[in-house]
Amino acid sequence: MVDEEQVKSEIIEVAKGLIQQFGINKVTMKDIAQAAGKGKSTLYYYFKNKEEILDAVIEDEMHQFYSSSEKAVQNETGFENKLRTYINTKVKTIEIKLKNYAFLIEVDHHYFDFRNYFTRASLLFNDREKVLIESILKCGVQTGKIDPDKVHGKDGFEMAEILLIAIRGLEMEVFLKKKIENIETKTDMMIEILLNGLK
Amino acid sequence: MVDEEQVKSEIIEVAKGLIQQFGINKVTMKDIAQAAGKGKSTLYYYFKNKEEILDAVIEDEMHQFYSSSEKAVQNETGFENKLRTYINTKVKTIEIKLKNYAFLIEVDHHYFDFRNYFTRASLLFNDREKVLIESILKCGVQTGKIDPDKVHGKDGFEMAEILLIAIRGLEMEVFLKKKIENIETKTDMMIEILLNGLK
DNA sequence: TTTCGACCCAAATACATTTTTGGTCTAAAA
DNA sequence: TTTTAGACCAAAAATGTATTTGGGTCGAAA
Repeated sequence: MVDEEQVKSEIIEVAKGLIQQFGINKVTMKDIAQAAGKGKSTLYYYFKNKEEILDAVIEDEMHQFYSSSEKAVQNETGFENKLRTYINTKVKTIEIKLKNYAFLIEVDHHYFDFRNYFTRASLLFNDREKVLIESILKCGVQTGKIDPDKVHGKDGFEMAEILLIAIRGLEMEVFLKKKIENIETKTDMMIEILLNGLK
Repeated sequence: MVDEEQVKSEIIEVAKGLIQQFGINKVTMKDIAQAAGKGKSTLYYYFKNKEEILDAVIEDEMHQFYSSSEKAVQNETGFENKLRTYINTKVKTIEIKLKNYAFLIEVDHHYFDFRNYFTRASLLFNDREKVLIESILKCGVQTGKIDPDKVHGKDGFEMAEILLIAIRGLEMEVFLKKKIENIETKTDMMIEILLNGLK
């Protein structure tokens, strides 16, 4: 009796490594099986099909991506610090991931396209990210740094959504330019506006 | 003797129409020539090659796109109005353009991809858009609505760039979701933050 | 319960052939 | 001189066919 989850995540890791090396549409089920030291059909015991493996890899990557900023924010105290850490961690994580998949993005235009990524990001993780931003805002309200009335706008709308949209713009900037000039000055300026704007 | 610029823009318009109808990689030089009521080689009298025509079409579209918000802003008075008009016009123009090219975007994934568009947009039109935002900010400074010191950040950095980044996020949101819910409430909230944040 | 090799078939690839299309050139019309 | 069209060419794209690859199933065995 083996730990199913253990084996599954092992396969996912192996697949991830291959994808980073060779690009997502070069990797075959045979490749994954061999690299995992298993028979091809064994993979089908753990996963329904190839898509499920690939999805799991992407999901896993994105999970890591988001949880890294979540953790960083939790370890920080104070509204301003949390906000600054949130944005900075995010930018840095994107830069790292871009390096890991640099090959992919250059060569393999088709699969890993931009739209795909951002569509997926906004569909799957918007809510999760909104929760994080809300927790930061909450901290700001508790410490009296920001006005509670401004967190929940009219029509019961969430300020977190607006911040998320603005931050997606920053994300995109990093994505496109790879190395954003004076990123820290820019985040500082953004944070200053937010601090005053939400006061 | 005919007006060269006139003929050129005629050809561009014809090409644009065909592209909107059939998608950019179905349109041939013969198609364009026929639709323009001219011989194929005539096109080469006005343009160096096909790429130049296609580029001209895209340039033209983007020019329209940006000038529509520029005009709208110029016709408005007062910082707050200008800012609101700028964002709203932009969102509306994107929605319209998306409709025109809906077919393209659905079917012709390859060419009109997201990354392409945004890369091009940021390379070619960032400066132009920055100028527009700067003019809005200037108006805000003159009417005492915002603090001059905040327009030019430390290191001689421009606040306009930060706003542009945030607005690109909004653009992307419209792009991806097509119909953004409560867009006006959202822009209002964004503007409110900016008004207070830059005061 | 878990693994594997053999097997199947749809999809991708490779290759040769034909057609289309971008681009040139020359001559004639305006 | 400016502008246009038709014939022409080479390169690219489309087409058709043969071949291989790769996703997915199955039964047997560990």
